[in-house]
Amino acid sequence: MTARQQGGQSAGRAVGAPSVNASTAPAAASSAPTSAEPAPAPSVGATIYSVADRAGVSIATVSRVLQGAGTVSSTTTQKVLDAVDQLNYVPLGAARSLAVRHHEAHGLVLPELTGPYYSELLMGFESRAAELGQSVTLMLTGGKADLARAVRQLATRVDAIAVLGSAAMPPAVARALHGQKPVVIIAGAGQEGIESVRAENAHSAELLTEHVLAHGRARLVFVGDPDGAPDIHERHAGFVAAHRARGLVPAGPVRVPFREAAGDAVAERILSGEIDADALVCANDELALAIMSHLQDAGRDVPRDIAVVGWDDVMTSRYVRPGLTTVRQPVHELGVVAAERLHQRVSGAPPRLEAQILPTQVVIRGSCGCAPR
Amino acid sequence: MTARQQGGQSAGRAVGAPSVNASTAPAAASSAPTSAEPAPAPSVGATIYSVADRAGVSIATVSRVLQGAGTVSSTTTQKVLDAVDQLNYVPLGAARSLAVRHHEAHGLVLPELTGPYYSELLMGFESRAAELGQSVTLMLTGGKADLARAVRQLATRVDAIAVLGSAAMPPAVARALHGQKPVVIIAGAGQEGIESVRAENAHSAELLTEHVLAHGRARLVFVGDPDGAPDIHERHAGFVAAHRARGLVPAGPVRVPFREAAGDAVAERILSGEIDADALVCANDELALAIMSHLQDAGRDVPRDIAVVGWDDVMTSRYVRPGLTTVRQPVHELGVVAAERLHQRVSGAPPRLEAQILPTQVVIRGSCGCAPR
DNA sequence: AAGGCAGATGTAAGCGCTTACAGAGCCGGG
DNA sequence: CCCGGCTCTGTAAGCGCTTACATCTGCCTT
Repeated sequence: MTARQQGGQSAGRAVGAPSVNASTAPAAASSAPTSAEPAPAPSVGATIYSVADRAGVSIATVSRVLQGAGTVSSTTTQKVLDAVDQLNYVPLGAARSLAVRHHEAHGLVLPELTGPYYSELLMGFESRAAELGQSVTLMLTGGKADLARAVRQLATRVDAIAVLGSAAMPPAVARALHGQKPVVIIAGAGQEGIESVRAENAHSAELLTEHVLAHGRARLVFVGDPDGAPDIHERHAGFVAAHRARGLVPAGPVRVPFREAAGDAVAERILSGEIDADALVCANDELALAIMSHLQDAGRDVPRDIAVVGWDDVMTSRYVRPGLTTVRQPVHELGVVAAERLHQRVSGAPPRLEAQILPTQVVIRGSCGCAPR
Repeated sequence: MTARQQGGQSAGRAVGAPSVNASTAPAAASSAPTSAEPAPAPSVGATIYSVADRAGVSIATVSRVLQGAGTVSSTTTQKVLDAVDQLNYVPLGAARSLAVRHHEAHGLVLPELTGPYYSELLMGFESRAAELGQSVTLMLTGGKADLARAVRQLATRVDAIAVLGSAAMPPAVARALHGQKPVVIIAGAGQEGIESVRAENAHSAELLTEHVLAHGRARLVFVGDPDGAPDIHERHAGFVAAHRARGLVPAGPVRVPFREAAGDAVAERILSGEIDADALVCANDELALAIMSHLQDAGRDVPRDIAVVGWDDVMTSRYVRPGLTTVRQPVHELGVVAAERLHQRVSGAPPRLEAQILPTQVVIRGSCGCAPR
């Protein structure tokens, strides 16, 4: 036994040292009064050394058994496995990470988690990451004071990072990270050299706008801030393009954040006549729903008096009357692709030069003026 | 320089070794053709050794500067800081974890992430965990084949684990984990000795049911499976209690899972007359909304023909007409408390013996029969 | 009968950090 | 002038794993 092993076994251990040479008597090393059940010994802090000891083999063999690598005889394998669950051994991930020089974890940075968009993205990301054997460490930027610090801290524990919306990540941090760890930006402006994946926006927005125009509406208004996020910017561009294609000049956008509260305010401005429109093309469903609901409460008829369309196809959009016409994004897929790319990058693949763009789909319901199905 | 350092510095390094004794010339050690910008050297894999080298100090000093521990003169501190960002050094979390013997991470296991419930819980959890300096590693059980394996794998990389709904975690795994790492169960049956935190159910359910009864409804039906989850079980118990208090005997529950699809089926059974009810007390809002919407489409008037109430107060419940009467849970708080407890447990606090129960609140809107405000 | 080889296991050298402990200067008081 | 006690920095011993390499059996070839 080397000095190293001794250190690992006895010296410096504060917790009740697991039976060093007990044969197989379970629940014998327990010092905490946990009742006398025939459960495995609660040997908190069992290490590969204690397992090896108990099984009467070297730590290398234990490792081989646990990793399924190398050749180990079946009798030895069994001895090790027995020792493992007698001691209720849980390996220390950090030690493995250090040795293999991989965290085997991906980081995901999201602004927050309200609404189905982020959740679905996260689900897609997690599921693919899990398939690839990577755990996912989540960070929400909302309400975080020192974002840069938080991201740097995250970088410390993962192999690669996906960030939703470039706005969430200060450019400086992004640059620092980039080059150190693979980074992919989801639905954000691809910064110089940073890989990105997003959903198609401009074309669907054009289609959607065209559809509304085809209903004979003439005073469309775009609700949302094109400069707030690249996604919105593109949607607005599509909105404009659809007008141009008909030789029309669209009114300027009503710049508001896309949260519920903003919707109420916009509705008031419509009711007061400040905003004159017979159709609203909203930056997302949340906004569209809030406006529509508020307008209806005030006695306006949607779509007769005013049409309203959104973006995202959240659950609520199916339930309201009339159903909200909107655009469905492959959100889950976005998460999957991000996780996939991260993994490839970690495995040595070079960054993709052009952004990866996933298709979207216009979903027609009643709020645009179409007859309810 | 010790043999160890040599190993760390040159031997065994596959990546282009960062300038070992370059003075301050940035971008000089670059071997990859990354264009000639005056950016920090893209020294992927800088370690505490390279930083120490560059700064002309020992690794201990670098560590001290970075951890803010011990006393370091300001000139030295500055040298180290300079080296850090010249090399764009990102510490390796695993190495720190190994040395300090803490992962500084909490695990959270959720079944999935649909609907606002889980998201909000997660947000609460993440925010508190972040405040406490812990990262959060998320695992979704949905669709995972070998759950036990996945959980064990998670246990490998975190200090403590919170699990939502005991059903998500096989009892055997729970028991194995428990005793190794602190575990808290959120909104689930507290298994023997495992700490748990949840929202109040029975009493609010009784209040809610009583409210519906007070509207003069007589044929209430509980929709949802009381045996599906402890939460639902308690809500059903409250439902029964309210009846008993009036000397009534409630009809048996309509046992269905609480997803959207089940709602449509239930609605059909109501329309066909198979289920006879003048009020529905649903296990959650999702179910209630699906049923209400389906019934309305078929021409039924809610609440006149039939009242519907739910549970959770999801966003949609505010937007539908009539607004859904429901019960609001302190979901965010649940997450916060779980993170908090985990951290205390990691810091040595003993497990709480009794479950921690957070209060809920009945939210009256129109679907129960009350006049819309 | 000797050599060779494959299978099973052990040995030991790291992985990149933290931190107890040990110096090295330097100052002021005796 | 010496010494105790600062302040600042370096030395080195781990933390618990993985894995290249060495070793040791047998058994098969020739």
